[in-house]
Amino acid sequence: MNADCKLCEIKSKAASKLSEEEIEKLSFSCALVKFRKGDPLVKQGTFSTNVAYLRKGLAKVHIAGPYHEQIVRIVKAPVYLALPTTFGDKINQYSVTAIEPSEVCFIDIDTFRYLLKVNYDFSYEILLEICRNELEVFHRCANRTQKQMRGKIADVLLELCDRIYISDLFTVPVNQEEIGNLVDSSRESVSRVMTEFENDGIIRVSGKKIEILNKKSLLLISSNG
Amino acid sequence: MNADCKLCEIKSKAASKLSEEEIEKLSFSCALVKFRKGDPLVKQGTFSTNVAYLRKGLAKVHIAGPYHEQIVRIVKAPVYLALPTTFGDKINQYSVTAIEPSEVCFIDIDTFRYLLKVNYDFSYEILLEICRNELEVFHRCANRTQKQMRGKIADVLLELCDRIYISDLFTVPVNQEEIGNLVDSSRESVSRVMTEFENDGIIRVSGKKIEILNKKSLLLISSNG
DNA sequence: TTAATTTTGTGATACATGTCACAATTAATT
DNA sequence: AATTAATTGTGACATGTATCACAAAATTAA
Repeated sequence: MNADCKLCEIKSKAASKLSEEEIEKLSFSCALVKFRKGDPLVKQGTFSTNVAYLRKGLAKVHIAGPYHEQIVRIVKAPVYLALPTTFGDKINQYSVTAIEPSEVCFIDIDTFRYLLKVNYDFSYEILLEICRNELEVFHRCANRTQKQMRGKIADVLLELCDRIYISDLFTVPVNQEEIGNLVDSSRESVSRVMTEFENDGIIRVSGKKIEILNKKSLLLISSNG
Repeated sequence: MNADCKLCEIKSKAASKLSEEEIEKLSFSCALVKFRKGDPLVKQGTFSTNVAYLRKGLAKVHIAGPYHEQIVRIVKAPVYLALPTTFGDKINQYSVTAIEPSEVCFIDIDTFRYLLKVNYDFSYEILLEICRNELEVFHRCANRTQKQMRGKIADVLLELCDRIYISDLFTVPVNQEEIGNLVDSSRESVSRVMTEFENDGIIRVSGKKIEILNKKSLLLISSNG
């Protein structure tokens, strides 16, 4: 299915810099695909021939580490996926998997390159997006290695609350094993910390639904533990 | 001191795409500064007004984590430093410090932007460099969190041997505390693993000089431990 | 609804690595 | 050369978290 980018209301900040003519070009080489939870959007180790733009939905970026799977981060639309590998290695260096129903625009890489070439504002925005990502990975990595369980879980909860769902009440889109992969710990430890938080009245849990009851405590735990 | 980029023999791959006229422009807004070991090249938290290009030398990229200092990686000239923060946040998100005598070209950011704008090949090379860095951080982070001490130290030794000095005999440019920061562990643990390696005849140590005696063992330890 | 599968909770135990303490070296400075 | 400072080596001990094992829930499939 070809997308009609001109009418698209979820254009990236970069794409909004394109002229009408350029948008037209984009439309021709852009395919919109819908995915269900669990579907792979980008697969580590495969050849990357398209730029992927997550238009709607939620996805996890993960990488096969030397031992276990590591979830690098959870990304929320709208965002470009796997730009660095698309340009760099050609072979995808990590995977992206939908964790909620999602829509991805696959853009032909040659068209994308053409747009980078002819429109500086576009390419500069792309550059900025890549830079921002890199910085985020830096900080995320420092956090991941220095904090301990309670602090890391607090971070995850705060992120889901503040950045992903923008609400104190939400349904966790991954299971505890995956949270473990996200914070580099075992499933069991995640479970233990969660019950601890619940007993302390910091969160209310019912199934996958979580309500943040005491955000202040979480912030404290995040920075002290 | 102004640099004469035209005659410079250590141009970046990106800069080699510039026309003679563009190189001239670069020359005008490029200052070459020499540093000694220990000198800060880029300082986290300060305002970034220049693109920094490490022309000669060796430096550590480090970031103040929530608890301790974390050395993200060791970079070897020629390489651009801190590109993502220069474009992104304006405020440097990490520090870079010389660990050997180094030379840095500070390039005015407006000139750099101008070059990005007028020369697509140049900007594409810069884009590629940023992408490569991001991917490296990904892998590095996965390694850092999943392997244990012996494996991580083996990695550091192999990296110094294969990527930095390209020789089995070299002088470690940092102390054990810093190696600890590089692999997320304590100084004492680094020391213990090093003596263990020495006792096992894998390396020979005399002061800061290290000779790799059994690279095969190191590779094995790197992937299994 | 029942059966099968996945996810979660929790105790017992093991272990890698951090921390503290202090001695031994090595390097830098006067 | 003599002092001072920085770095390294090593033991004893504490501790956070992984791992194993299994039961309880919850979800999905038949």
